[in-house]
Amino acid sequence: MSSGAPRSVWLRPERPPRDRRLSRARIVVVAIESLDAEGHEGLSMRGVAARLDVTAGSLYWYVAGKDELLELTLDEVMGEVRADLDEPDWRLAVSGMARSHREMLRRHPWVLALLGTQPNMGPNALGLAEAGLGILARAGFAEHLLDGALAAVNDHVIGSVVAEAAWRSAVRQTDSTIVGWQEQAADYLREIEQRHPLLSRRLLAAGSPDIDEVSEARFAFALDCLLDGLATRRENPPGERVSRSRPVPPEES
Amino acid sequence: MSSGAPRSVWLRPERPPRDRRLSRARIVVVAIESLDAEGHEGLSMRGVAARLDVTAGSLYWYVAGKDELLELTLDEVMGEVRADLDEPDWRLAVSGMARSHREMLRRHPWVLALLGTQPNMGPNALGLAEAGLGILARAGFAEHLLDGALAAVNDHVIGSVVAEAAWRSAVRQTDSTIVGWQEQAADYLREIEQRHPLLSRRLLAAGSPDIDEVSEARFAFALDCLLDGLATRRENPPGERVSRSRPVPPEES
DNA sequence: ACCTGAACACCGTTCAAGT
DNA sequence: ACCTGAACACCGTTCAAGT
Repeated sequence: MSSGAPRSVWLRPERPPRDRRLSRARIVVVAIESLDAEGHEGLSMRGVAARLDVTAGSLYWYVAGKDELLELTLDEVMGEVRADLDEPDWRLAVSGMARSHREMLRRHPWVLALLGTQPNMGPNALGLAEAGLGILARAGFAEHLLDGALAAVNDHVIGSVVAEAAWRSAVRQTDSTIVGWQEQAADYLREIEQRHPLLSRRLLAAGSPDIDEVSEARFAFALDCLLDGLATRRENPPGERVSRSRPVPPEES
Repeated sequence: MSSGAPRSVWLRPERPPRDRRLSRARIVVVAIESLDAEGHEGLSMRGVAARLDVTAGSLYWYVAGKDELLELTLDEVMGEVRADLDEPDWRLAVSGMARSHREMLRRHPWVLALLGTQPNMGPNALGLAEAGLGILARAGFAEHLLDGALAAVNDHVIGSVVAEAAWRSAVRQTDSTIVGWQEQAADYLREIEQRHPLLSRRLLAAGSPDIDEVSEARFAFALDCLLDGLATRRENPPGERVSRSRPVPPEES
């Protein structure tokens, strides 16, 4: 009776469901968690694999490579952007979409480094584009202006968040290095004051520059300018009662 | 006479100037060459060193690390942007600066991946900001609107080039993979056509989409909208004869 | 079908050692 | 002062081998 007797089932740990250890969806979720936590430079296939208790090679069964994984994460976060097609006030509808887009980019700053590099034709990106075009069509823009108007709004969102992120990383860097470099920093600031009077005057006028606040104000200011410019290019009379009128279907060309 | 006699000086190759093999400036120039040729992912310290006939460790005598090198390249290309402070028509002055900025980014697409990540407080960046503020001040904008107006223009430039680069990399990818995937691509396009009517209608309307042309048109359209919106927020009367009037000095607050 | 483990070629960075 | 050469820890990716 030394051995051989089948041990009780309950003592033998159930082995993991076998099929469900990994999936493309789980990999993407974990990759986004890692990107949010460690930034764009901090993402590694090995790191993602470790978070999933798996070796790096396994990921390549579900994903062609790191670039494809990044492409998937990009479209995944694009799915977080909301657009309200039922908002009757077209300026509210457009700026609502823009704000949601901006907030997504601020939640996931690593997306900025991907935007110019990675192609972006995933289902969520296409859906968002369709929604944006729909809002503008209902707003009364001519068909041939739809893409241009949407691009104008999207470009402003992206550009503004890029500027905000750059500013943030600039102060992060100066704050960390300024300790031992007070002398050099002082010289640098003196030089700026002399050779860049307007710039330094604006910097001083800002007082305690709360990045969140200033960025928000700039975003709203430029968006208002842009929407004013777009409004004059609509086909519908600007005096119309938007909230009462029925939605205007886009004309067939 | 086997040996020992001092060989002629002329046979002994002059050893390299000893001090001048490397310099921060040379490293930056070579790094930009490499970035232009191989893109952002293609840059490596070892590669830059090899182009300079030097081992990788040598670079660290002149530069703290890869991040600092990228920061230097960023400001270097910022020096390529022109701004004409003497242009009397403020819209021409602003759009001229914006166009020069845009062309720089199109020449060096790798900058886009840096913009949100790397801080940007180099002398060229500061000088350009000062010039932009100067143009807007002469244009008659109130002091407290200067940064917002400049940011609005810059953000549009950056956002538009990001979108253009993303589009370009999307077609590059589809063109290379579409060969064996005609079936899948067809399915995907059919799906788009059904679920994204506006989008597919706009894609078809574009016909042969020359990216250069469309991007240029979109850039100009949005810039015009933005400048219209900014124009109504100037303090000077819009009916003024800009080309004849003397420049208006910015008011002291 | 799915995952491991080891290997390959390549990184950024450090640092003693040379000149 | 400036550069080398070797080392360290870390990558993305591949692939035979296991189950």
